[in-house]
Amino acid sequence: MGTTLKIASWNINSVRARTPIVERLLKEEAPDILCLQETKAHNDVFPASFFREHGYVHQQLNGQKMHHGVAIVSKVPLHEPGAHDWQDNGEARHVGARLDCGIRIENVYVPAGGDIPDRTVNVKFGQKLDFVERMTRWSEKLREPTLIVGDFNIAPLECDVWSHKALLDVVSHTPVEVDALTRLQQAHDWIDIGRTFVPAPERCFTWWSYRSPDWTKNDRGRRLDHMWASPALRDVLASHQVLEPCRAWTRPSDHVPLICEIQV
Amino acid sequence: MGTTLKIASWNINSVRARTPIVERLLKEEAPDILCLQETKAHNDVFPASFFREHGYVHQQLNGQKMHHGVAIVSKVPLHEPGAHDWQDNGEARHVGARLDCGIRIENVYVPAGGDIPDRTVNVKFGQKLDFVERMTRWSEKLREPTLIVGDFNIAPLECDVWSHKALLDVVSHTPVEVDALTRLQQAHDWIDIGRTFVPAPERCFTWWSYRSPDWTKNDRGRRLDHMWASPALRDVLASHQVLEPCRAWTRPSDHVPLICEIQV
DNA sequence: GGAGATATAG
DNA sequence: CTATATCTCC
Repeated sequence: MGTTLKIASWNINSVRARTPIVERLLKEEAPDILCLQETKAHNDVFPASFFREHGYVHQQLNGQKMHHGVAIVSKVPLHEPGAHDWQDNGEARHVGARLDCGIRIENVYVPAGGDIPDRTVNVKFGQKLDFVERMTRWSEKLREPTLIVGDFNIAPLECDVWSHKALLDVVSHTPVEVDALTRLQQAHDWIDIGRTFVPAPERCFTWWSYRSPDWTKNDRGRRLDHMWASPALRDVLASHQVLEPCRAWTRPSDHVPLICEIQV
Repeated sequence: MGTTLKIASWNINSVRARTPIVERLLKEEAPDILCLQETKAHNDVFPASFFREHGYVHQQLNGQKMHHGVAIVSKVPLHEPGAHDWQDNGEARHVGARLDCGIRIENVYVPAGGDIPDRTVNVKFGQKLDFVERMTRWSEKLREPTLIVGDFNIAPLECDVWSHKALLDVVSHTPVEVDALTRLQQAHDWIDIGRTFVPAPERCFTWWSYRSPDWTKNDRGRRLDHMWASPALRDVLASHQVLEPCRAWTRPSDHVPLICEIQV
């Protein structure tokens, strides 16, 4: 008889500023593993004891001072931790670990890519595409059953944004980004868990900008956060949720958590 | 038969950040007039309607963008408002007004004076002494019954600080500052209302630094805030309080309010 | 809109 | 320690 492992992923937009809502998620959902992106905290100031007190005694941190930063906190053991710096630029955008069951969890925060979708005038856009390309190279060589989760900062499908037309030239949904993400997906034949449980063209958003106070009314969301699984894990995928209500919590992140369950 | 006028003075250390405790003071003490120092708010962003809704419809503001800033808010009319810029440097450190009874209220925020008590290496210290000197010149010419209140940033008596010895070389209690303040007091024969009701050497502090979290235990306070009256007002001074408990309120100012009552 | 860093002031 | 302003980033 197998057990169910509950895995959450959340771009928290500063873990220190949001311990109240993190605590609420832990109490209400009690995931076994929580993958955080945009922790904005150097490992020295990461609220390790806060998570420890809630039972998340296993922690893999890859933080930096001001920006980015990722972390895995877990009730179950984490082995063979490793953080890739695919672009060798010192940015803390990945951390991974292996679970007892042999599955690897990879937690990634893809660069946002700046405002202008043109690599010639906006180096950040080029760096984003390069980052995805390097993930693709890494992905091709993967041989282990893997779950990769995080903020990919790309909404690939037309139904992954509130208006495909309006966002065709907006960073996160441009064809060149979507192509790059598609190549990444094909490199390991990754299963898009979200769209397995919420088939296109059904509405599915994970992010709403802070800049529109009436985000609920306009619902100008995007699906920027993802959970992907190795093909070998197809049969153990048990459930998937997008916790949209979290966007309305007090002092929210602009992203909401994703949760999936696997049978191990 | 006369009425009693209740006048409060408080260095609030940002009026916007502290509306909760200001509201609490207004509810618990209901002064007729409240003089604020360190409002840290340009007049455009001063919470005028907040005070208006609590009955303080008469307001004289002298604010600036980031630092300093003073204000008088009152339930009773304020006439002939005037703000002195004694040093002609654009700093908002004074505002005054006349009451119906003819008494003038002068609300002042004396410069803190920096860290080093030496005018040759610390211009701010020189500016502080100069400020008090210019107040002295102004004071000499006063002919009207006046109440001057505010944060004078000087603790004149030995018993006005937790340790006279320890603070002899600390800005706020150095002999040169005390001398300057003494000259200011003599220039109009000002009555120190605080020490009229709490005679020296009784303990009387109005400020405790934020920098010691255990301020209650150490009690390293200083009497930096004052209420002074013209000699002509001697017989109308009815009461005086230092509201020490306010230092323990939620998100406190480092200063506590002073309240006095006069029979008019 | 909201976060962190930095600088400045107390 | 506790504020505000400015800047950068998302």
